[in-house]
Amino acid sequence: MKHIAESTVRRLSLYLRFLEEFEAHGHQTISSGELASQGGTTSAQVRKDLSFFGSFGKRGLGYSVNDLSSRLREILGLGRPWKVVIVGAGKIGAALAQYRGFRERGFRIVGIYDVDPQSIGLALDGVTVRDQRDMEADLASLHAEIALLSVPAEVAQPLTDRLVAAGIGAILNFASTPLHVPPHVTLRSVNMALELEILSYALVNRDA
Amino acid sequence: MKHIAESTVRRLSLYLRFLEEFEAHGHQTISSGELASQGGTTSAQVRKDLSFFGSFGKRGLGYSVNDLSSRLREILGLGRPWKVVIVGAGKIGAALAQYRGFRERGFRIVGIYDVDPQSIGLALDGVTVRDQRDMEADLASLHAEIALLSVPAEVAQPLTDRLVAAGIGAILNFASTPLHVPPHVTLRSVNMALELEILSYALVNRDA
DNA sequence: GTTACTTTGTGAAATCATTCACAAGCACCC
DNA sequence: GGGTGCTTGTGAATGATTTCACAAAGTAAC
Ligand SMILES: NC(=O)c1ccc[n+]([C@@H]2O[C@H](COP(=O)([O-])OP(=O)(O)OC[C@H]3O[C@@H](n4cnc5c(N)ncnc54)[C@H](O)[C@@H]3O)[C@@H](O)[C@H]2O)c1
Ligand SMILES: NC(=O)c1ccc[n+]([C@@H]2O[C@H](COP(=O)([O-])OP(=O)(O)OC[C@H]3O[C@@H](n4cnc5c(N)ncnc54)[C@H](O)[C@@H]3O)[C@@H](O)[C@H]2O)c1
Repeated sequence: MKHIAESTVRRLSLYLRFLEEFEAHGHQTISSGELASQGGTTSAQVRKDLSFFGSFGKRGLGYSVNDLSSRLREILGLGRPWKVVIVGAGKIGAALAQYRGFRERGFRIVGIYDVDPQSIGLALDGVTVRDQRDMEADLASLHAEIALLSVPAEVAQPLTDRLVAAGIGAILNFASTPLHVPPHVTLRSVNMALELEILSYALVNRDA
Repeated sequence: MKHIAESTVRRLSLYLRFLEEFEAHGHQTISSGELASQGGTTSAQVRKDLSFFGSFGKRGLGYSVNDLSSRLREILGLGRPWKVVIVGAGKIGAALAQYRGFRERGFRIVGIYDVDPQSIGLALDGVTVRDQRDMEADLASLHAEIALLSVPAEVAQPLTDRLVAAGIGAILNFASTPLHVPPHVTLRSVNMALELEILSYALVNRDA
């Protein structure tokens, strides 16, 4: 299939969230315009985004909420549960481990690792923090696909290399340092300090 | 000035980080190519990004690390300290409150608010969690410019409205719900579940 | 001062993403 | 069953961003 822009995938993910809300409210169908207004985009954008994957609507009527949400789940790979490990059980790692939003979406935390003896042994939402030395062996048996990396910046790249060597498929990095991974591994970063700097820029250039 | 793309601002922020590392290593000058390789972009991109704001380099030599980093700080509005409040002292809010990376960049946490009596009174990194009912009065006296919103999704919009009414300039939203603000307020969202879904998509479509 | 070499700054070209605009399809009603 | 109204799906147009490519400007060496 043709390459899909990241912005499109991000919006699909948003559409799915709105569809689930609509589903909860008992609505059967939804138009591209309704979907658009929720997500702050346009109806043409919604239709274009969906058109990359097929034709899911009925002209004159809109989309079946149920059908479209299950198609989107399929497209996004949310049909199956994903196994996730957290590396670094510090403040942000602990918050992530206890975040219910991940589990609800089918992301199951199957392992948490740290070096600090103070953290090792702690149970976070039913998962016990283990020594980072056990990480490779666990990954070999668990076959986790995704890692959340929440360790200090200095050790982020070495740990990334270990995760890659252990066969991880994707990494979500929270450390404020850019990481390098081979092309078969998907990497994304959440950089909160950078988000604040973008806000700072906007505040300073408000009327420019 | 012409409108600057968000992607450009994001990269400027990254360049600044690399420049600071270079500075720490005692380097005097840096070329667009070196800056690019750190940030995973191209030298032409670096030069184009900078060219929107002026000519900061010397042909044949590159950029003065010191000059460029102070120019970038100025452009990004990092010359002054920013006053930040955190709304919601739960797991993620507490992690944010204790994160050193913000303070290092000039973002000073001047207030933390919650409803839960269990949280109110707690000191997080020297700042005491206060009752959310005090928020408006505090904002009027503190003049904080930025709010970090880390409350449950259900109350995110009402709290946003209160922050906007109290004169906040920018909001960084961590709740997984889209928020609406008037045009003079800058809003950005960090949506971690959505980031994971993008990874999920990538894993499923690896060889597509 | 001249030559050889490096790197910037920037129009022009290419690529990528969004918006427009409308024919085609379907529901509903009489 | 034909007409009316609504909404999709999609090429074409527009707009935005990135990449190219090169003249201009600087350094350094002799
Ligand atoms: N706290 C925040 O709000 C926040 C915000 C943005 C970014 N971050 C980034 O997230 C990362 C973690 O931040 P934090 O605030 O949770 O810090 P933290 O110090 O609370 O947690 C880091 C954890 O990593 C563990 N660790 C260190 N080396 C390790 C190793 N080799 N293997 C396994 N675990 C190891 C530490 O023992 C510690 O528990 C940092 O890179 C930080 O820049 C944090
Ligand atoms: N924990 C995570 O890793 C994580 C990840 C992504 C997104 N989020 C989002 O961040 C938000 C907070 O998550 P959390 O895990 O910290 O939850 P949490 O329940 O630990 O924290 C929420 C806090 O908000 C407070 N609160 C509720 N109503 C309030 C009000 N009206 N005024 C002030 N404070 C109020 C609660 O008392 C609580 O302390 C949620 O929207 C969640 O979806 C969390």
